[in-house]
This record gives sequence, structure tokens and C-alpha cells, in this order.
Amino acid sequence: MAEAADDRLRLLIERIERLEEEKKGIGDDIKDVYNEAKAVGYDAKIMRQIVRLRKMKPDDRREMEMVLETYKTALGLG
Amino acid sequence: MAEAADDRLRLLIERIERLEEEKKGIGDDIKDVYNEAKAVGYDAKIMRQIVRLRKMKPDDRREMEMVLETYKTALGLG
Amino acid sequence: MAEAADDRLRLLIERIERLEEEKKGIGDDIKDVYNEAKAVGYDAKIMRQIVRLRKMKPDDRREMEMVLETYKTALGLG
Amino acid sequence: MAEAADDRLRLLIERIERLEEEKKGIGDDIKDVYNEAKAVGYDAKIMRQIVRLRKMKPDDRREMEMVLETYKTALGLG
DNA sequence: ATTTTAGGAGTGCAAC
DNA sequence: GTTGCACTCCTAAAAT
Repeated sequence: MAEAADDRLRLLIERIERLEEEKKGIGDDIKDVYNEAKAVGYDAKIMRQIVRLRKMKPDDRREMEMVLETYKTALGLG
Repeated sequence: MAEAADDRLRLLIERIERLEEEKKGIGDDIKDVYNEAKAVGYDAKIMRQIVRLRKMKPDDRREMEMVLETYKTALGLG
Repeated sequence: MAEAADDRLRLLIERIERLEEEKKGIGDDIKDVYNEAKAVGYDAKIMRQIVRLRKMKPDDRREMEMVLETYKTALGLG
Repeated sequence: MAEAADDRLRLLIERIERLEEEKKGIGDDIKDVYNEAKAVGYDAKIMRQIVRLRKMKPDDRREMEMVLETYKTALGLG
């Protein structure tokens, strides 16, 4: 019976759509926070870098930063 | 007083981090649904196309599909 | 001798930079063609879809299109 | 006469496809350089950061780095 | 281990 | 001018 299969697919799609709406809502909330930050003078792009750095394990972060410094020195970007 | 500014930035960052966690959670839920769909034989990639098509306004979708057909015919992809 | 290592890194970086410039140049050329197409009335976005479809193996493309049709029918997007 | 229009579209598409092939070729060359660099012990990910930094105007780069340092200090990532 | 795929970030363009 | 869209790039995850 094809209708059963159709329904199953439709239900899966609808679940995904609901979840994507939620996800979009949260994405909008995040955007709001960045705008709020910008309004008081913070730089959103650099805040994103901070968020990324804080996601890393401290040891990995330090290691990465050290290698970066080394390369920068080698290239005269010190 | 610099500490106040530091705190303000930190609080903004922490709000963003909390929201990103939530967002990631929902992203994982979506992934689960796709896996569930795959497990019963559906093609996730094509399901994503369906989700995209359903996001469009029906008139826009039909218009787009018509133009696409025209181009496909012109290119011998009919 | 650190300078030798520095030079090696610098040379690699410079090769990459040269290649990226070339790549950017070609990207600009592609953009020009799309603009030219738009100027005579074609829809760039749909042209991109055509390019994507033509990249696929014909059998894969037909297979994909058939599954897509099936799903669209199931969802009432026919 | 529809065939003329079809041809025009086809020719535009083919020009794009040729350019995209070239672009892909260069992309592969870039990948080769990164692999070569990796083979002698360099970290490709950090090399990409270097390439990005070198693309910036020196003043902008320094400004950005200073702000980043400020934020890192504020967040205890110093 | 290699290639593909998806998600996220940044950039530039375009429309309003 | 700024908001949104589309494209590119990069990284991480997946699949093979």
C-alpha cells in the first residue's frame, strides 16, 4: 500500500521541518546577541573567533597559537 | 573600570555559547531523523532537496521548475 | 639553520598565493560569463543547477530525478 | 527561432564548464602544495591562516590582532 | 586513507 | 546604508 509509505516519508519530512524551524529560531537569537554586542561597541567577527578559541581544549589552543607565532615570525608577520 | 567591560563581554559570549549548544543539539536531532529515514530506505540527500523545495512559495517553485525544464531541454538533458 | 626552514615555508606560501590569484582570476571570468548570460535574460541560479546536473553521470542523474519525482509525488509537490 | 536561443545558452554553459575545469585544476595544484608542505612537517591548517593574514592590509591586521588580544585577556584566554 | 558531504563563517553584491 | 542573498571557503564528519 503506497499511501503508508507516502505518509511515513511525509512524517519524517515534517519532523525535520519542525526541527529546522527551532534551529532557525535559535540562530536568530544568536544573531540578536551579536547585534546587542555590536550596539555596545564590540566587534562581532572577533567575538566569533573568541567563541571558536574557547571551544578548543586549552592545550591544543596553546599549541596552535605557538605554531602560528612561529610561522608568522618566519614570514615576517611578527 | 575595565572589569565591568570584561564582564559584559564575557556574559555576551556565554549567552552565545549556551545558544550554540542548543542549536547543536537540534542539529543532532535533525541528523537522527535523517538516519532513521535512511534506515528505512529513504535517500537523505533527496530528502534535503524536498525540504528545500517545500520552503519555497508554490508559485516560485513552479516558475523555477518550468525554467529549469526549459534549460534542460535546450541542453539536451530532457 | 632556521633561515633555511623559514625560506622553505615562505616559498611554499608564495606558491600557494600565486595559485590562488590564478584561481581567483578564473572565478572572476566565470562570474563574467554569468553576468553576460544575465544581461541577455538567462537566470544565473538555474544555469548553476544545469551545470551541476551536467556534471553528473547520465544514469545517476536519471536515477536521482526519478527518486526526486517519487518523493515529490508522495509529498504532494507534483 | 528557438534553436538560436538554445545554442546561445549552450555556448554560455560550455564556457562556464571549461572555466570551472581550469579552476578545479588550480585547486588541485594548491592541494598538492599543501600536501608537499605537510610531507616536510608543516601544518596545513595554520598555513591557511597565514595566507589569510597576508591577504590583509598590515594596518588592518595589526588592529584586528590588538582587538583580539584585548578580548582574549578579558575572557582569560591570555 | 581517501573522497564526499554538510555546516558554518566570511565576502561581495544587490535590492530596497 | 543596511539588510538580505548567494557564493566561496574551510573544517568537521561520513562514507567508502
